[in-house]
This record gives sequence, structure tokens and C-alpha cells, in this order.
Amino acid sequence: MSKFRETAMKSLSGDGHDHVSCVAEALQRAEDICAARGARLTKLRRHVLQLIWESGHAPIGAYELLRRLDKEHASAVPPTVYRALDFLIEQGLVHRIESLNAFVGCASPQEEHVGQFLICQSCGTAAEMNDARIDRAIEKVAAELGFATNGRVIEVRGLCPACRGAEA
Amino acid sequence: MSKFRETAMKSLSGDGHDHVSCVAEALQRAEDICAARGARLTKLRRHVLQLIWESGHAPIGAYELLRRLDKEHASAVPPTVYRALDFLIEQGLVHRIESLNAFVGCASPQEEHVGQFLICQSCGTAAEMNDARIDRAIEKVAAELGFATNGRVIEVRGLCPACRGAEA
DNA sequence: CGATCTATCGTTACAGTATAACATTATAAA
DNA sequence: TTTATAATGTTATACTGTAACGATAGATCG
Repeated sequence: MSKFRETAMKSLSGDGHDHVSCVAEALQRAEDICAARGARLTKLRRHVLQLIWESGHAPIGAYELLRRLDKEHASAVPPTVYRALDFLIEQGLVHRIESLNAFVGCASPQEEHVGQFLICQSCGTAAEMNDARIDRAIEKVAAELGFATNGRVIEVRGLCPACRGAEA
Repeated sequence: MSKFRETAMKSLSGDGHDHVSCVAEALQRAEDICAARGARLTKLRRHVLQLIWESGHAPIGAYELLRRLDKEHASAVPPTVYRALDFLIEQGLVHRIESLNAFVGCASPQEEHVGQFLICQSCGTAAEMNDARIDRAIEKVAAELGFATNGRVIEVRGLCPACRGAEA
């Protein structure tokens, strides 16, 4: 398994990637984190989080979530999903990918971090780098200009190892 | 003048910032670049570019451009402005700010670069860093993961020196 | 020059993304 | 229980972006 895939699919089970367990683990982590904070991971919010993870490490749009939610939640409308997303993002369980208007599960919700993503243009997989060297480089340049940072968007497009190999 | 302002307002005239000249210089640069390439900077495209620069180093949305364009161009509709933006971006004269759905004039359209922005949440000013150290850090991490990069979004939110000072 | 080809622009319609505002229900706290 | 607060339901609408096709204007070539 490539380092890219390892990074994208952090909660891997052994060598392959058992995505069913991966989703289950992500949901369990979310339960634990919310319980510890007294935040309410309601049925609806949990369902949205599950759909995000079931998208398989590829960012998914709000309206696609809405379509999938609709199957078991007839009253779902845009505010339904956007409010759930607001909560999940606030709790650090989900990241928004600005360049795609889409959402992806956070790989390490327990740790403080901004999101730094590598996004494959072919398969759609997004891997969270969260590399301190990149953070430091940015902080350094910002500091040199007297700029106080307060959040950032780091989204790198390109091709993951698997899709590079598969090219004609 | 702070380094941030110097960076944001690269074509500064002396110590202060003569924005009228700044806009004129940006338009002249664009004329030159397009002429050299045989690209057609039409009246419409030039007008949109001018409106972007007249926004004063703060990113401006497509529909706000449309409203301003409308005053002298009654037939303007969304495709009018989006097509002009497509051209300007393709020519490297304008950058899109993904996290704001907005557009800003490129500070150095002659040089090859991706856009790296510091964006003040208070005054809206966007400064282009284009720092090679940040590029290198990102390329390094991507390479370690076997990821071939092909474009990126680097947008740092925060407070510029002037707005930090002005805080209560 | 006139015919032709292509890029640009006009025009209509619509798709996709996101939020405001207020009513209702469920949960927690007193 | 009563009360307060958080969450959800509901309707409507705002904002952002594109598809598709026709009309026009500039370039190219005989």
C-alpha cells in the first residue's frame, strides 16, 4: 500500500483497507469525542457523518449527502444537512474542501490541526497531510509580513500514486 | 508602510499607495502581456479586469462585478462576467480565491506561480506571498507520499498588521 | 475585395450551493 | 412539572456557476 493510501486511510486494518471497519471506527471515535465534550451527536448528525465516511475518503457534496440521506429521512432538506455539517465541522470531525464545495471526514479529530489535503483528480481520494513543516513555512512567511494567521486552506490537486501508475 | 501592505500593493508608487496609478499600471501590464501573446484583451475583458483592480486589493465576487459592470454595459449577465473571468484567469491576470468565491488581480502576472494568499478578515485585503519555501515544503511532503502535484490552493486567513493594531 | 472560418459576445434558461426566518419538537436543567 | 435551550422541521429565497444556441465581429485566405 502506498504512503498516500496509508495517509488517506489512516485507520487501516492490516495491509488492505477494510472500509466497513474504517467507517465504524470513525463513528466510534466521533461518539467518544462528543461524549467527552458533552456535545450531542444526534441520530441525524451521526447519519450525515456516516454518509461522509461511506463516501470512501473522497469529499462529498452537501446535495449528494442530501440525496443519500433522503432514503431514510424523508424530511431532509438543505438546512438539515448544512446544520449537521456545521456541527460536525465545529467539532473537528469533518473538513470542508473549499476548492470542491465538498466535505470529508477528518482523519485525526482528536488532534489540533488545520486541514492540509492532497486531492487526487482522478479517483477523488483526499489525504490529510497535516505536516508541521508546511505549517511552519507558512507561519514564518506570514510572521515576516506581520500577518496574524487564523485558519487556512491548503488543498493540493494532482495524481495519487495509484492513478499515476494507471495512466495511459 | 507594513511589509504586508507592500506585498499586497506591489506596484506601489513611493511611500503611500496611489491606487489610481496602481490600477492603470495593472491594466497596462495586462495589455502588454496579451499583446505579446496574441491574446485579445477586449473592451469587455479589460473592463472586468479594471473593476477587479478597482476593488482595491480585496477579492470581489462575480455578481458584484456584474452589478458594477451593468452600469456601462446593460447587456451584462452572468455568462458575460464568467467568460471574461475565465479568460483573465487563463492568462494569469486574475486569481480565484476559493474560500471566498471571489477574484483578485494577480500581482505578478509575468512570472510563473501558483497563488499563495494572506487574506485579512477585517479589511478584506489579499496579499500574494508566492514564497518558494512554502512551495518547497508542500512539494516535499507530496513527493514523500508519491503524489504528483498539479495545482494548489493556499489561502491563509487572519489579520493584517494595520487591522491588528486597530483592534480594541 | 468578398467568402469563410473562428473567437467573442448576446440571450435564455437552468443547475448547483447555501442561508434566512420562523414554527415545532425534543432534551436538559431547575 | 415547568422552564429554558438546543435541535429539527418547513418554506422561501439568495448566491454562485454553467449549458446551449444564436448573432456578431475579427482574422484568414482565395
